[in-house]
Amino acid sequence: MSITIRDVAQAAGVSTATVSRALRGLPHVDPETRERVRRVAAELDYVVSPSASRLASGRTGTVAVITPFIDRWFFSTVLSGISDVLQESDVDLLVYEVGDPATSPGLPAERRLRGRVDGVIVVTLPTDAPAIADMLEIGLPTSFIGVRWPGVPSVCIDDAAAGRMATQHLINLGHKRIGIISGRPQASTSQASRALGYVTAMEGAGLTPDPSLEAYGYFTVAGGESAMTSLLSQPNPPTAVFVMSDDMAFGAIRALQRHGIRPGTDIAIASIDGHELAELLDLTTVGQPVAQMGRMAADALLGRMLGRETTAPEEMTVPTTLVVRGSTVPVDRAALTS
Amino acid sequence: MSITIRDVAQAAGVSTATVSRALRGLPHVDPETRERVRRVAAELDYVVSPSASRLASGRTGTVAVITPFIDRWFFSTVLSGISDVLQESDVDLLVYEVGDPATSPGLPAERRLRGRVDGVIVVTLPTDAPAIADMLEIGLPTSFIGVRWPGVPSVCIDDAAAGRMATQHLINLGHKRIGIISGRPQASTSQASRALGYVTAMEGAGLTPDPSLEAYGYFTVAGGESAMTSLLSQPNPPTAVFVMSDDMAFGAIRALQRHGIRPGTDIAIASIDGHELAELLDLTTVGQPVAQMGRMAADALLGRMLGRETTAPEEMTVPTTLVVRGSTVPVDRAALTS
DNA sequence: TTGAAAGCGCTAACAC
DNA sequence: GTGTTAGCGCTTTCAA
Repeated sequence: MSITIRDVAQAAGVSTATVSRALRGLPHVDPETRERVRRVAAELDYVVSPSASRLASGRTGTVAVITPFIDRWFFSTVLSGISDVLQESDVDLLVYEVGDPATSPGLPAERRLRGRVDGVIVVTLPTDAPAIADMLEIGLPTSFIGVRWPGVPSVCIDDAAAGRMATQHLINLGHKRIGIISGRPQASTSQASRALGYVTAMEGAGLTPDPSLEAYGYFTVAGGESAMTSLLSQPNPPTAVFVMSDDMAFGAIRALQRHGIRPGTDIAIASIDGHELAELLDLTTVGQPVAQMGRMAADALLGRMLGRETTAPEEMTVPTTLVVRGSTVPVDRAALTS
Repeated sequence: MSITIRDVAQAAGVSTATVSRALRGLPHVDPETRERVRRVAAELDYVVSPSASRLASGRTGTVAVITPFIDRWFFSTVLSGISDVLQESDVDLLVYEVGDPATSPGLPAERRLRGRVDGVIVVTLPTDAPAIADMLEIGLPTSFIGVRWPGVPSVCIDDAAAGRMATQHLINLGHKRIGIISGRPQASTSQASRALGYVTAMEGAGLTPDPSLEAYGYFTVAGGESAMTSLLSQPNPPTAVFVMSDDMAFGAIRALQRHGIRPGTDIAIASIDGHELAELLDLTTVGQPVAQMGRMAADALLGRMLGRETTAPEEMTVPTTLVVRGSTVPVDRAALTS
């Protein structure tokens, strides 16, 4: 039915082995033969059967990305970075969207991965996910984004530093009652580190974090909005809030708007992410190079897969940058304007 | 090395054929035998080799999504919807990010798809893409989102109606000088329809679209910003603008802010999309059910793949809804406030 | 209901 | 440099 390597071999007057070698660019093929095989293959519009090739070689030329979400800025941006790199190397990208690990069953059974891909990239799942261990057990080359795991290459930002940077910025502006909007009570390591950065900065300035000034936004816009709303209902609301993600900060800003409170002028907001639309909303944020993180993880994985990378697994840390915008203005100036 | 169907067969005291039948739930297997095979397979932690299964059966259990971008709201939302449906049916999702069709080479050669997937979903590529025809030629079940193609199931909004709705809304508000921010000069069908809707609404109200009030935003925030900026530099700028996408509208709003012009109050903006953050930016927009469009396309494709769907290829049209927000206020009220 | 056996189309030793 | 050949692990007739 469809045209196979045998047809090409026959038409070119060589064996299938030679066709295979010629087409894959392997050495030990007469240049002339190679050329002829190529021409014949093109004429016949021959395409290797991936299934057959995989079965025979044991390689799939495919990488799976396991991510909680596809349709959120951070994740889609990471995915896009990964896609860039894989495409260059002609590796296929399989996406498994596993949902919020806090509420969903979790990773696709490692059984699903076995034999299907040559490598896996895992994007920010909570370290405690037992499924991660399962997955690593099948011995597939793996690379993490946003999570550290012994023996596995990973790319992260310095979450503690990012949290500290944002909080310190608020402190430098003169704020003392600084609230915090976290993700969820049951923290991931990344979230815990951001919280630690907040505490460190506060204590370094001689300030004591007020537990009543912490709220949870579950990393969503809606969550950030209700978190901010609850902070505003405190008897003594904060004058500034460190928010762990831009999406939640967007929600927080909306809450402020709804209450007729001007972000920056009345209550300062600083967060982490560097979301595309942060500039639009005039949000001060600690930017992370998200697409690049995806690219780096993919590069590291390809290295592992191809057996280059003679070095030990790397824990890569990418730099973050504080981008100051209108959501944080000095209290003095705020006082003047208000 | 890894455990195969033969190991299971041996351990269960049956042939490999029976194991295959039993495990796949095929009929003509004694319930007792099936149970035994299942138990043994589980004990041995057996997983079928996808490559072998594919080679033997000719089915891949995989669907490819071809999309210009992953990291933009519309596309990641569509992807997520698709992923939902595929996951339910245990079908793998392969993603090909092909880049802006206007500037990039285009579709992955159909050669890349052949034998690799059982079906393809194509997301909003310009109809003229010659590669589309190539792709269809290999006879893979296909389903389109945002594009119509004869004989292929597709899910679209009524672009003309959406453009008309947004423009009519501006007209109803009392605007007469209504500008338009389009995608690009070389229009896709979808873009052309939106433009048609704009023109129809204008003419229906006895207004003549002013060519100097059209600008191109290339469907990006930055593009929308510069398009709006150029409209503002007109000797006689518009009092309202119909923008073809929310992203561009965001940029337009930023341009207004930069010029000290209040969206809604000074210049009205209405667009199409229903972006997650439109509410935040108080943007009036004609919402489309994006995730659902992805789900519908995936459903239609699965139907085709499984050979159900006895009906003719369907052209599905999903409804849009105008969501009125602060970026469009009646001119009277605008006059009062300004 | 079950088994035997012939492939699916390719890769990779190994021999020449 | 090229050909021969033995699988890769499964599915699927066809018989039994």
